[in-house]
Amino acid sequence: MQYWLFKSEPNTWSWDQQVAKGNAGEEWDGVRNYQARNNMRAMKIGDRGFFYHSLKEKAIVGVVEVCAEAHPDSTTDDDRWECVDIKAVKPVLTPVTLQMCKDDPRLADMVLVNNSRLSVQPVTEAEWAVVCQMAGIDP
DNA sequence: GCCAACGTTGGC
DNA sequence: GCCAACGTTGGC
Repeated sequence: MQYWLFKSEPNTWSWDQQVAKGNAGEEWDGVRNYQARNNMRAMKIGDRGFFYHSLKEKAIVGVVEVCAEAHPDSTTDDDRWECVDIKAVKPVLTPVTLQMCKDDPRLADMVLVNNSRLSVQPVTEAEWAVVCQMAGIDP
């Protein structure tokens, strides 16, 4: 089991929209970055991820689960781009902001802290546990 | 709204 | 294959 972080602008695709899709889940489409795509290719069904809102909120707001492995992105004919499907698992009790991550030395190496532009990021098991603790949820 | 950082593109 | 130019992203 591996852990990830999915970043989205809330006015493009928000946590609420993700929740509304229920267990059917939704394609994480529109990614046009090789690093992010490679991360998605590495995902397995059942992997967990954080759902992060960029821009104004800059906070982790929920937990998602991979429910379909990488497949061609339906929003493009370019076969270089693939995406996975994810479904909402549960919201956080306390949103974990970017600032909180930056302030915690245990998260100093987190990709979110060091390369906030990457839209699909790996999260280590240790980082997962720390963030879940801050969020007030079970890992 | 600005600007820095990063990734991609295309000319050579 | 290198590198300059450009576009996009996202924090501030």
